[in-house]
This record gives sequence, C-alpha cells and structure tokens, in this order.
Amino acid sequence: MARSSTTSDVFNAIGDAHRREILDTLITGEKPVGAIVNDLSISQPQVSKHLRVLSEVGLVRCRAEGRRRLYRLEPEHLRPLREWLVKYEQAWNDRMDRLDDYLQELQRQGEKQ
Amino acid sequence: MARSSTTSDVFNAIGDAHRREILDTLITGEKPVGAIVNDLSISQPQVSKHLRVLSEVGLVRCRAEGRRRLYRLEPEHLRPLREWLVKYEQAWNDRMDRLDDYLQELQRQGEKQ
DNA sequence: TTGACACATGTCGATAATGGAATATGATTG
DNA sequence: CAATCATATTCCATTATCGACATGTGTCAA
Repeated sequence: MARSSTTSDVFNAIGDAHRREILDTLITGEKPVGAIVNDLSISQPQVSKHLRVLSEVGLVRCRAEGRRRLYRLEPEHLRPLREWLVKYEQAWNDRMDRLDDYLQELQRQGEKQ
Repeated sequence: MARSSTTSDVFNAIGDAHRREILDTLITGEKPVGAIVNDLSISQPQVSKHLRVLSEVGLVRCRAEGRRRLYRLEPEHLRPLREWLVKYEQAWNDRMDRLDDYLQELQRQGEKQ
C-alpha cells in the first residue's frame, strides 16, 4: 500500500505553497482566475487545478459572472485547522503569550486602517 | 517536473494525518517511541520516520535516556502556521462584521414597520 | 561477550501529486 | 455562425511520499 490520505482535507490543501499563495491573494476579496494568474507566477491551468482542490475542501467558492469565474475565500472552513491548533495553545501558552500579544497588536493596527 | 515544495516545512509536516496523531499523543507530555507505537496503530519504523520529519521542521525534540528516546513537543514551531491563520481570522471577522451590520440593518427596518 | 531490547535507517513497490502542454467548454462579440 | 476570450479539463512525465519488510546501531543485563 502507499498513501493513506489524499488532498481532500484542509490540512493537505494548505500543504502546498502555491495554494497558500492563491488563498493569500483572495484575502483582499473576490477575484477572477485571470487576476490570480497575473498576481502570481503560476500558469492558468495550474491555478484552475489548485482552485479545484481548494474548492473541494470548501476553502473557496466560485461564482460565475459572464465568462469569468469569481472566486472568494470561505475562511470559516479553516476551522478544523484552527481547532486543531487551539489544542496546542495550552502546551505552549507560557512561551507564546508574548507572540500572541504581538499578533493581536498587529491585528488592531490593521483594523485602524 | 513534479512537486516544488518538499516535506521540509511545517505546513507539509502537519499535512499527514499520522503525523498529526503523533503530535496529538505528545500533547500530554514527553514520550518514548514505544509508547507512541502502542497508542496508535502505526508500525515502529513508520513512527520513527514520521518523528524524523517532525523533528526536521522543529515540531518535536528528542532526548536520549538509556536505550530509549524521549520525544517532546516544541509547539512554538507551530508559529508559522498560527501567524498564517491569523491573517484569515481577520478576513473572517470582517465578514462577520458585515453580516452583523446587515442583521442590524434588517432589525432597524423591521422596527420601522 | 552474548543476547535482548529500543529505536533508526535502508530498500522497494505502489500510488499520488505536481507541472507543462495541448485541448475542450462555455460565454460573448461581431 | 465564426472568432475570441476566460476558464476548465485531459494527457503525460517526473518526482515524492507512504507503508511493509528487513536490517543496522546502540544500550543494558546476565
């Protein structure tokens, strides 16, 4: 036998750097495929394939507008990842408190703008 | 060509379900390899190999005690993952804010009638 | 030293995932 | 209808990764 887990869960989906880049460009909002292709250095077919994977795990959604397809984030589907991560917060709180404060500060500063 | 990214980053390391299981068993504290093998249904060589990957990305550390090797979590190396996730919580919050505004608007309109 | 124990490493076969190139689909325009 | 634009899909070759099995390494005990 070979592999047990496929690309069909969130953890695997974000395992690929290109897919993370795609998600990153979608943070600012809905975008057509072409815009993603322009933003990154990935071929159009590759972008489409990655979007398919992301779509299958629910991380993005597609909306047709004319002959374009607008993709947008579905960040709540990162929830399994977040919940998994939360378990480890207990284990590292002592050392991570300062980082957490720092990140929250970053977040507040981001909200101001 | 095939893949661009190797197993040598945290995102890939936690992509594998068995590796996540191993990390999970280590939450309660330091454990020798044998204990992990007993806890899970993974062969000893597999456990060792997964521990190697986890070790290479810094998620676990090894300490020799007699002929046993005690592995423990290094949760602070989950930091890239956490930082990446924080960006999306921001996006998630924004969306919730908009939903909130929308709901409040609905409510105001309802009150008028 | 010999043997048992705990673990790591090497090899191999099967499978899966990636990226490139070409092509198909589907909507729009002329 | 033909042509074009935007995107999806298929085919293919390369490479990674997983799991099983066998073996190597190092430590302890008798």
